[in-house]
Amino acid sequence: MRIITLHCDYIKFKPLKKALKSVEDLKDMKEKVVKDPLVVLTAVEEGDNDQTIKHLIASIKKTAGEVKAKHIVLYPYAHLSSNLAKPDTALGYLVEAEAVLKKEGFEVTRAPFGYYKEFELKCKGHPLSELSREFRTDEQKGKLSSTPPKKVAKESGKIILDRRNLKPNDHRILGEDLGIFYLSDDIGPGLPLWLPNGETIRNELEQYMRQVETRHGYKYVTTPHITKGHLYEKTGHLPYYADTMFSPIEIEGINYYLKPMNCPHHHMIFNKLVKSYRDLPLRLAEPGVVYRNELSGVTYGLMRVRHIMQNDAHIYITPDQLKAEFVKVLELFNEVYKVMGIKDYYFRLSLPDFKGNPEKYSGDPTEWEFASEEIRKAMKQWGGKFTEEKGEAAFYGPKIDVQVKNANGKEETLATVQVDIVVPKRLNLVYVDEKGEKKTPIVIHRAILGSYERFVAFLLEQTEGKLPFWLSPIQVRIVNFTDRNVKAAEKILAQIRKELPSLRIESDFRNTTVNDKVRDSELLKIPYIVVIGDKEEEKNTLAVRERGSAKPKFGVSLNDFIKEIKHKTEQRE
RNA sequence: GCCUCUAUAGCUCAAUGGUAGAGCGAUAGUUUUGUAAACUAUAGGUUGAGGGUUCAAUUCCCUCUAGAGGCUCCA
Repeated sequence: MRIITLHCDYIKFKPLKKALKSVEDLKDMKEKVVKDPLVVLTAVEEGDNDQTIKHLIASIKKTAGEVKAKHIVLYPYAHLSSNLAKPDTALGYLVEAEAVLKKEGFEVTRAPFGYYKEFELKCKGHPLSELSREFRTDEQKGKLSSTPPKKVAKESGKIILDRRNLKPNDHRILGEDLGIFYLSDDIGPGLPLWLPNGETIRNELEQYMRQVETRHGYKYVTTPHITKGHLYEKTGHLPYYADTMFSPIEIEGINYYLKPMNCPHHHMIFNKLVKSYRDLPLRLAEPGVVYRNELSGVTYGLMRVRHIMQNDAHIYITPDQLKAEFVKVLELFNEVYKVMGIKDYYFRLSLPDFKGNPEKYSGDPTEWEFASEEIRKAMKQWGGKFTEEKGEAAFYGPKIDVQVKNANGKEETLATVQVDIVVPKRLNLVYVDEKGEKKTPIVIHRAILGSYERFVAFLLEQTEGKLPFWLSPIQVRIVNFTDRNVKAAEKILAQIRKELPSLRIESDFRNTTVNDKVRDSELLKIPYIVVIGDKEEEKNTLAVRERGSAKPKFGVSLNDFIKEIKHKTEQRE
């Protein structure tokens, strides 16, 4: 049931004509006037029951008491709902409500049900004079949350990759063949499941970033996935982001949203941690999970998803620190991308287009100019190549985007560094400067890897699945030559595991040819295949095949092999 | 989300308005192999879901779901 209560000076209404054939004829078609009423516009909905009426009466009593109204006008108003109860049911409940309210000592007028009526009222206009309420039974609440707007097939089909249109290095093909991720019809579009091999890669990347970022002075934090809606109203994100945010979840009468970005959370942490300019720069980092309602037509593989784990960080600085800190971020890009072996990318300086589309950007244009200029200077000091693009800035500031191409040659933004000159002010973020004055910090939002989803997708496509040793889900496979050699191979496996406990090594002792086992390992892009045969048993050595090489190295000593692996792990090769 | 296309075995693909096939993979047996595919046999399917037309639908039509390309948007 939905209602609107209006505390009025008066209401006049007059039935004109039946709206429903089934209602009884009215004896009295005269105009009625009620003075100082509490008018309750009501719409009885499908599924309303006695519980709903109890809520209705309690709510009317409360409001009437607060505004000191003695006369209640129950006015059927079907337009409040698109899911109305049947007329008989609705009328029955209204009559019941009328009777109960009369018993409670109110004067009650019930406007005729099922008639077109002319009406005129004058609302008093004080804060409590206009209220709307919605009463839902538990059952209706359940329906709201569990009934999707579209019918879902009873049994979900499987998801089929149409490989004919895909390049062999497309991450969706590699993702399936190498066991990286899986899209289940039962989970939903844009919501990939990371399989063990994929999670291994993602976690290696995360651990690496934690290590590097900690060395660069970042502090790691963790923030919740759902948050009260009013935070996004305060930050001003809501109007810009409403389309990409999922519908709110109601908890104890308050709307909570799945967070579409981590910034506001980090800003709250800033508030807790920062008092003085001496506390700056503050660099907060988080592998933060955000949820964005990407249109179903644009999600694909791991590139474009609705559950996004960002390699996120926010750097809080004074205006003086902007350029230097920006250069540091650019240097961090160099360091990380070198380790990843990424070469095919370019930086794009995304600036506002104040002439073409000024309403897209909020805040003070001179601050925009300052921020844009500082970034440009930072880019020049850093010395790398970049292009400039007007109209690509975020609503809160200019930014740098790292642009790459996917397997199809389509451009994607891999990572980003954004300067925020708007939101800190809105959220009243302050620090005290050298002169004891309160100042607003500037925030650099940055994601070096962008999101883990897209980064892994991109890495797979760039490397054709031949990931560097340290990122390979399976790093070494040990293969027996014949059944005779299983024991010796197991012994060597145990020795390697003892020396290198975190090495991802596994065995393939199937009863098939060496050629067959080598082929399978090569198809899985495993960096090292170690074969143990009679010769190896005799000489106590290994036959080591590096991924993709034409011939194995025979006679490698276990020690040398372990040394090589250790070196590669430490150097992240 | 919109426009176009697609959905057949775990994977890659055939076929048909009248009982659905192959290769690879899987399983079992044989084989004991020197660096990208040993041999034989067996199992595996309500042809994405729901509805319609028809004596009969996997095939024709509609709806839905998912995927692909494009648009738009984005990390």
